[in-house]
Amino acid sequence: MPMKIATWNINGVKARIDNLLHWLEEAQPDIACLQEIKSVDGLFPRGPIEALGYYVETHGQKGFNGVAILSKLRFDEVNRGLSGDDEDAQARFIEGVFSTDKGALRVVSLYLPNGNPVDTEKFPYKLSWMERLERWAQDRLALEEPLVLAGDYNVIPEPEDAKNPEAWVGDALFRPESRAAFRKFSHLGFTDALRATTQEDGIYTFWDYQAGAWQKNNGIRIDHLMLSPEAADRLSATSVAKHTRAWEKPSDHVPVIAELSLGAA
DNA sequence: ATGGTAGTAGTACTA
Repeated sequence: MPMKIATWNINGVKARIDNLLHWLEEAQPDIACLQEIKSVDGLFPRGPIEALGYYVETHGQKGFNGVAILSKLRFDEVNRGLSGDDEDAQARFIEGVFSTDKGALRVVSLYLPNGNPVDTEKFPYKLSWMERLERWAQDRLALEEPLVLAGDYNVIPEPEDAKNPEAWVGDALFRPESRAAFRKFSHLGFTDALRATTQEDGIYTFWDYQAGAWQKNNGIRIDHLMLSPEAADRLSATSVAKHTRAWEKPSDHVPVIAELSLGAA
């Protein structure tokens, strides 16, 4: 049975716990990467998630940001925080290492900075964070292991990844600098899991709460699973759990799932 | 339509 690895920006784990539990039972991901948990580690509602058979590792902070990895596989190793800037206190990165029947598997849950407004320090912070991630990823590629960089990248890679691309011109999610930085992962050898399995347009992972964006299908694709060559070799399928956006009290993002031909150790 | 909606934590902030 393939291993299901998912990413979902849940926009507040406390407000979303019922939806999260429902989706875990329904989708049965082996590893689920969460972003925007908006919780400190001590207040993360781990009990009901552990009751479903998941190990839980979090990297949270008060009020906003925060990432987590839920896994049916035991964690061999956990690393919190992205290297390259000791002054950066924002909780946006957690890495888990697991044992599979094919050896080590590394999975990162990342929440890339939004970067708006672009005329503030937020935009250079986004670009420098992307450079740090690229340096980190380049180091990891030398291991020649299956590695999945899963998360909310806050980048619309191509015009085809937005219902109304013209509305995003100038936005930090669609600025040429952001898109170029995202392309560097492809140049390094990473594969966009969704694009590797479909050329279909109109696949989105985020619809704003405002202005009836969901009802108008005014979405964008900004949640991505980027696969190292060793992970891409084993990619068998991807899917987007679009139906969760229509649930009561939805996140503004939906889960994206990649299936890899890997088994438990 | 320089608004609109939502989460966290308890009044701005982030997106």
